[in-house]
Amino acid sequence: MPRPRSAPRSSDAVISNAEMARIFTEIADMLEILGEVVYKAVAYRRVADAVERYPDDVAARFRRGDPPKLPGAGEALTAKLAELAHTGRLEYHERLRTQVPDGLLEILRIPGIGPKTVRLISTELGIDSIEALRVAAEEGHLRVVKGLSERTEANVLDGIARLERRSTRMLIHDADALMAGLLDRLRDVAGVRRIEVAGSLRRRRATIGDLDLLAAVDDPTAVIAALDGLREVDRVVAAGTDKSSIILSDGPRVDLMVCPPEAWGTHLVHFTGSKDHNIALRGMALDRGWSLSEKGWKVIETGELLRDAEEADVYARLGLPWIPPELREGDGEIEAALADALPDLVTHTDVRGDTHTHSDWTDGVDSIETMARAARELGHEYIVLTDHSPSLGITRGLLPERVEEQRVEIARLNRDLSPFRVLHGTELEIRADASLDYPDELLSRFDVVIASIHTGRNQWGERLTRRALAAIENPHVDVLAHPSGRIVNRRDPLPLDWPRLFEAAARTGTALEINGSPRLDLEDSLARAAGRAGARLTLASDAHRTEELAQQRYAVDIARRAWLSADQLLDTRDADGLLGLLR
DNA sequence: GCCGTTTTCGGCCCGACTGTTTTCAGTCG
Repeated sequence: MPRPRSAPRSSDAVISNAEMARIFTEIADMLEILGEVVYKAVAYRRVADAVERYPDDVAARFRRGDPPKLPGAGEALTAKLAELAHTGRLEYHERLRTQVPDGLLEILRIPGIGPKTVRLISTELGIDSIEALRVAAEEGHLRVVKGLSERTEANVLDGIARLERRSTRMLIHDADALMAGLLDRLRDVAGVRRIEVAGSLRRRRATIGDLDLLAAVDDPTAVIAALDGLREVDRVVAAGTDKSSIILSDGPRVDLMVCPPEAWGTHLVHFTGSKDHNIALRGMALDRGWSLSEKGWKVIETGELLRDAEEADVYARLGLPWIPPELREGDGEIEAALADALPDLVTHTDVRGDTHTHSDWTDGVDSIETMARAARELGHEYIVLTDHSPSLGITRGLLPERVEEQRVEIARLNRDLSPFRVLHGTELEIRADASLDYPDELLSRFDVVIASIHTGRNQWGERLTRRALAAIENPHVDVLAHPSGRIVNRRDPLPLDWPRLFEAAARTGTALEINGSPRLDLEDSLARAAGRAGARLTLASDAHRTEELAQQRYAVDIARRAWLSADQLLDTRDADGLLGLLR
């Protein structure tokens, strides 16, 4: 597969964080294939992660002479980042590329094939592409190499098939639904004392690779047999006494780990991750003379094993408070816990309303009343109805006279539904020329105005940022909705100047939305940066039908991953409190 | 390649599972 090498679009073209991270990751892959000491590759990967997560434009910071301090980037790697930032290229990377054929990097992506095997088949058989590897495996040529066998050939062919099937990471919405079904059928299996989600799904990441489950059992055989016997199982990948992995017929891999109830705490910490978080905990353990693993704490001097039945006990041994899974990304949570400075995270029960909903007046499915009654069922005190403005033609946006009719309808509903309230809002299009879709006079008569960019997404340079700023600075605009414009796995975020947007939002009081639909926008790292900058945020479902109102929970998940507390969020206020903040 | 309230050199998290290893390496999470 050819790797996209996007041409610079203009003379001031930047290199994105994602592209810098990709190049560093590729260097790490090549170093491993070349047989370099593994810690070199580890160092490149660590910095790649840090760059990818960094909430500001790393290259721009270098060019401004204000390079960010990235963990794990010492003298050599900082110099390489600087070269990339200034030229968009890296001589070291290009030199490695001449030594490692593209095809070998692709082979490395095949599950079960690591750098050692890539090196082996390359040097012994001259294989340099997935296609050549496939042919060699089919024709039985791999087994002649010492260390490979007929079994390896079958695994290679199977791995290639899986690679071709596996597209992208699953959206958390879909992972939740699959996991709920699994839990339903495993919870009541004989001998299961406790069973819980682990891994990135428990940390509530936006996208999920594998589904991880942990079960505390008296006897592991029954629950492992139950998992292997589920109707959807395509095949069993691994089956041991402590864990089992299956592949569901509709895609994802499920890893089930089992443990004795008395070691539940260390197991749950271990399998919840993240890897970086666990590494930090183990480092702290070593400082105290313990080797920490999922099994427990091994006292290094005596070999004695200490076990913990609860997660809180695990953290307590290190002098830490329990850390919410959403924060366990190795991104400052340990330091905050040590300083007793963990945030008081917003919870799902803090939510009192929903600031972004649609009805059948524009592109929604259900009537305003149906949406309102469904929201009340969910426990909300209000919704803000934000149907579209006219220039977004595809949604049948409302002309001013229809806005007036909708206001009358909402007033009638509010008499019936009281004390529940429908606030009259609009999702206002920010046009390509940065003008807004309704005149100020009309905007002033809405309860809440949320503004967003749907069209003219391909503009270069500063223009997109200026459009977003125009909305933020307008005194009638209360919220910038789905600010980055991304849709997970479908649409990339807009290249906006985030620090300027956050500064303007904080200064003007215009809130930034966290959208719980499959957009998941703002994403967690940007939402965290916005909160740090002093901006307020909202938790929106962007529901176009009643069932989608529940999507707001994913906005809450993002807010928690962004270290936000209830007082930084608008939807945690009652209706009058919300309106008071927007005056 | 990074990094240091024990260290500027010698470490760098830990264990399960798989395959073909007859005592362990590779891969993965």
